[in-house]
Amino acid sequence: MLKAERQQVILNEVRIHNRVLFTDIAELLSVSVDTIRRDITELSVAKKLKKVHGGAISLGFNNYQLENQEIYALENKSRIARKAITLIKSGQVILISGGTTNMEIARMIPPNLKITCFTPSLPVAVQLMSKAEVDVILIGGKLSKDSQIAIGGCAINMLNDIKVDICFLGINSIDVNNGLTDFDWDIVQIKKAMIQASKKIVAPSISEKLNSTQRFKICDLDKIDVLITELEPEDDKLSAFREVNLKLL
Amino acid sequence: MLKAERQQVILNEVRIHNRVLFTDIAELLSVSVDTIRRDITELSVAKKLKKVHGGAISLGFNNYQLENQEIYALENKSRIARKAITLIKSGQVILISGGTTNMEIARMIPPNLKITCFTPSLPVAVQLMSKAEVDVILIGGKLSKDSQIAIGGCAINMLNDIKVDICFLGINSIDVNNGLTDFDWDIVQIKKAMIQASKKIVAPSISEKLNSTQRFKICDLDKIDVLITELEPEDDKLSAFREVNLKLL
DNA sequence: TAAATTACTGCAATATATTGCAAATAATTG
DNA sequence: CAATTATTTGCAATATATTGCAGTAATTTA
Repeated sequence: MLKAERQQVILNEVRIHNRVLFTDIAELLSVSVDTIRRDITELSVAKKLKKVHGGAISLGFNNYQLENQEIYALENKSRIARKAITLIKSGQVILISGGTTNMEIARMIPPNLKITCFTPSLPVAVQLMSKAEVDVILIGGKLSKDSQIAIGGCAINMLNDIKVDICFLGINSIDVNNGLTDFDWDIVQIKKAMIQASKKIVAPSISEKLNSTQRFKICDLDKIDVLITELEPEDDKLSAFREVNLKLL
Repeated sequence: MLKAERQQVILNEVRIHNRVLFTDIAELLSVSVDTIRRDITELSVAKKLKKVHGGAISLGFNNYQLENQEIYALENKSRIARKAITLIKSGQVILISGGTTNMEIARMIPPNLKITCFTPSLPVAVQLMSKAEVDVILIGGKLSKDSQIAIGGCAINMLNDIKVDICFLGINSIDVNNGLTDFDWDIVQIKKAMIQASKKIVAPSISEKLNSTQRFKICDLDKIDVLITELEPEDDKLSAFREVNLKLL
C-alpha cells in the first residue's frame, strides 16, 4: 500500500468520523503505529487535520484557506496596513477588496472603530466579523477559488448600487504609464466596479509591484487618490509617482 | 476516547446548556471525575470556558466568535449530514442556510461531487471553498454577527432571482401544528425567501428541536418535503410527523 | 458547626511519543 | 540493467503523557 493511499484513507476517516485513533488505523491497514503516526504528522503539518495525543481529529469549521498559507512579505504589508488605517474615520463607509495586504488592513482595524465595510472577499469578511463595531456587508456572487472573492455580474450589480467614502483597492501591478493592471479578467471587472462605487481610491501596494504591468487594464493612475507603500513617501523609487497628481503615504 | 474528543464534548455541552457538572460529564463519558476536572482546568486556562466549583459555565456570548467555535460534531449531526448527502445528485444546484447541522453537511460533501451551491452563510461558504468541484455562489448582504449569515433586502432580492433543486433549510424549531418557527425576524425573512427559491425543501434537524415553537413563523409543515433527523424513520418520536404528508429520512 | 460534597496532591499503572537505527523498498543514475 | 541514493518502514529503548486512585484539604450546604 502506497503512502499516499494510506493518507487518503486517513483523511477519509477523519472526514466521516471527525476522528481517528492511531491504533485503529494501524490495524485496519496492517502497518505499524509508527507509520500511521508519521503519516498523520505529515498531514498535520500540511494542515489537513489536527494531530492530538493518541490520534487525530478534524480541523472542523475554522479551516480557512487563508490561515494555511504563509503571507509573503508580511512585515511590509503590516506597515502598509498601519498607514492605511489612519485614513479611516469613525462613521465612514468603506469598501475593501481581497488580497493579503487588505487582509492585514482588515485585521488591524481597531475593534472600537464604528464603520460600515463592504467587501466581496470571503477572508476579509471573516476577519471583520470579529470586530464588534464594524457592520459588514458582503458583496455576493460566484466565488473565485483562487482569489476567494465574489466575481461576476451579480457582484458588479451590487457594487453599482453603492457609493462609499473610501475604497482600499488591492493592487496586482501598477505603473506610471500603464496605470493599474491585472491578469484575471473577472477580477478586473470587479475592481472597475469598485472604483466606480467609491469617492476616494486608496491603493495599498508593496513596492515590488511598482512599475510592473499585466495583461488587462483596470484604470489609469489618475483614478487613484492615494498610493501606500511600505517605503517612505520621499523614497527615490517613488519619484515617478510623485510627479503625477498622486498622494503618497 | 481521545482527550481532545472529550474536551470537545465538554465545550459542546457548555455551548448548548451554558453549564456542565463534573459528575454528569464523567458519567456520560465513563471516565473519572478527576479526568474531567483536569480537562476543564485545561480548557479554562485556554479561556474556552469558565471553571466554577462543581463544574464549568460558558464564557458568554461576547467571546462567542467564529474562531472560538468548537468543531465537535455531535454524532447526531454527522448522521443527519450523511443522510442529507445522499439526496444530492451530481450537477444539481442547491441552497444551504446556516447552522451547525448545515455546516456538517457542507463539510461532508464529497470533494469530487460536481454541484453548484448558493449560500448566505459565511462559514458554509468558507467550508465549501475547499471543495474543488463545487461552485460556490455567495448570497450577499448585511452579515448578522450572531448567525453569520447575510440578511436584509439585498440577500432576499438575490434569492428572488433563483430557483434551485434542493434547499437544506436550517431548523430552529419545528412542530406539527405550528410548523417551522424561529426567534429572529431577519432570519425568518431569509428563510422564507429560501423556501420560495427552491423546488424541494429538506429540513435537517436534531430530534431535540422537534415539537418546539418560537416566536415567528416561517412556514407550515406542508412546505417541507423531507425531514431528516438522527433517528430511524420508524422511531416513535416521529409518529406525529409521519401522519402529515412528509417524507422522513 | 457538622456533614456532604468538591478540590487538590502525589503516585503508580498504562498508554502514547520520540529518537536512532537497520532493513526493506522505491527512485535515480550511469 | 546494475549500482547508488533516497525514502519509507518497523523495531527497540527511553521519555513523556494520561488516567484513576487514595488521602487530605477546602468549600458548600443545611
